[in-house]
Amino acid sequence: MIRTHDAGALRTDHVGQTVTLAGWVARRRDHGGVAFLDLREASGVVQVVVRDEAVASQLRSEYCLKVVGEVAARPEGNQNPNLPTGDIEVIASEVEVLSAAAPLPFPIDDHVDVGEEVRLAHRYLDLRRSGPAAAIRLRSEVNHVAREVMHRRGFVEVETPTLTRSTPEGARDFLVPARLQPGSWYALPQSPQLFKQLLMVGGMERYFQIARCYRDEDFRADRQPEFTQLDIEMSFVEQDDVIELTEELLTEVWRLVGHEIETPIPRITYAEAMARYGSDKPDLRCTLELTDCTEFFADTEFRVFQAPYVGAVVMPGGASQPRKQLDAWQEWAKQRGARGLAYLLVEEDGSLRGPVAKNLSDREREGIAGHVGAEPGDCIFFGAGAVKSTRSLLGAVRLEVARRTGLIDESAWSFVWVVDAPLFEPADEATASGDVAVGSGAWTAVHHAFTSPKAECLDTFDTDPGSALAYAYDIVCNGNEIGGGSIRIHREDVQKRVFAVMGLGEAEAEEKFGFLLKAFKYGAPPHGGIAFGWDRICALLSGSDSIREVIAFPKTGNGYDPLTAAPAPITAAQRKEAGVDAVPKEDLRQPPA
RNA sequence: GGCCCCGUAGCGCAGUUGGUUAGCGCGCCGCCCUGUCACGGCGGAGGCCGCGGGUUCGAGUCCCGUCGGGGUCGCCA
Repeated sequence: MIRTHDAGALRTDHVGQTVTLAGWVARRRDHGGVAFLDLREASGVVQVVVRDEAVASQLRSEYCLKVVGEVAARPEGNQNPNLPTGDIEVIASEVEVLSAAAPLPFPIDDHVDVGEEVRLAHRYLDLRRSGPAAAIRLRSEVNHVAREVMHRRGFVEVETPTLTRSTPEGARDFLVPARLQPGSWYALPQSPQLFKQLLMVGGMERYFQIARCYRDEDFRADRQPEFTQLDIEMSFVEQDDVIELTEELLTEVWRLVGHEIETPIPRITYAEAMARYGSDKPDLRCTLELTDCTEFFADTEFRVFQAPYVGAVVMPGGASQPRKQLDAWQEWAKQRGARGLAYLLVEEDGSLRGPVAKNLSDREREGIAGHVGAEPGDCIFFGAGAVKSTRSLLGAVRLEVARRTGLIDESAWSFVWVVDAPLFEPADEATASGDVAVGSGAWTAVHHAFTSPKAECLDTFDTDPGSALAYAYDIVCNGNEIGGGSIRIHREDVQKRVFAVMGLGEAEAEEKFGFLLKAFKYGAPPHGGIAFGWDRICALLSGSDSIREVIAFPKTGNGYDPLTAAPAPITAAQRKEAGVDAVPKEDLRQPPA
């Protein structure tokens, strides 16, 4: 090593020692005669004193230096209590410039805000800053802890292919041309789902992988075209076994940030989550709930409330909002595709104000505040319409109210399991864009096609698909779905019936999932698993708003990498060689039936 | 794909009802400074106001289009 000591580790114990350090010039304070350098490296920062003005005046920000010097106690009164190394300094006897630095595109300074675009274009400089560096290091710790837990519990870490077959799952595939078979293409896996099930058939029994996944969809703050899952699958388990393992894993991981998760983590059913919070990933840091008013307004004269579902959310203190603010709520709701947001303001004397008030009967006016639990001074927001969409609107209202009124404790961690998800949903809801349907039936799988119906639904799931529940579970943290999984179907007859509900004929199922179905013929063990959104978990732990902060080299919203400028055009020669334009004669390599 | 916000010096931003010379802070360059720690002082350089069109006597400012970034809804088994 070029250095003998880590700069950030130097303390008063080292006083008198001659040390060799290597790092970057974080800052230079040149007084002409004596100059102070903050030398920064992975372990931290230490102040270097350079008394040779000829040397000091040549140094610039982010020069990479080797410094030989003696550790000295700082003169009385010159200690810096803000620095772990603030009691000492290194008196330089020799300064060697290992590498000069051009003027920087942005300051490496924690006090300065820098736009994300320029940060990502120079991510190698961004990572020198303490915040981004800490996020990436934390992620490494999270990986380490997870691997420890998994190994302790007897799991086998297995890598699965990233060049694989396109299977009709939910999202669009990224495709890779196969040079040796012009016109044929690999797909990058959207998840290792099918492989991990094959590993169960292969007797691995306990599999995990920190797996890169690829989905060619439009991006969001919490999405990247390539992202990471902690992927787990276990044989001979039931739902509770997966939940128990998850709770141990999350407990250990959250200890990294000094938080002790209370286990068992509470569970609510999907139906209850939707009814009470209008979301399948409720943020329970906020205690506000939706109130079902459908019965209350069953005989209402008010046209708007003559709907399959009427619900309400109370905004504490909301009655004092100015008219402009209330209008803004209408705009807010319209942006979410609602027609508007009905509201009532509860006056201090208990009377009701607002456009809805005059449309209500005396009985309704007298009872509504009590029914929804509103106090004088509160605002009651109403949604009316189809059950699912209205609840989800009110769920969004609930969160927005919580945000605006400070009802969310940002320092809190709230975990909840959402269990008993429906097995199917109507296909028209799932396939609004029309290009992702698996099968052609009226129903499609909520989780995926291999999710097992609950035992009590085994007889009826194909006669009454709408009410069938699945052994599917999501773990939710602060309103984020951070993981989800299911117990899989291992019985051929059940699998066939599920495919039938989805309108997937035998031949079609064979074509799409033939290799998996074939494997299941050879004594497939009962199995189930879970996958965690690893980027999101790391973002939560590091306090980042975006998963981009915990990805070393993330892409922007259009899937563009501002550092390498990928994706990029290819040459005509590459195009020809890759066989991009080749027409496949026929797919000769169908997986054997 | 829809909607919203943003784009002015290397970085972060200001720029009035459209008005002639586009500013501020940081950084950068030069000089000075022997105890600073987001050091300080003096001086200087640095702009196709994202791009293209239009309105106007005149556009950073208004209009249309386009590109880029962010957010949000759709989508994401």
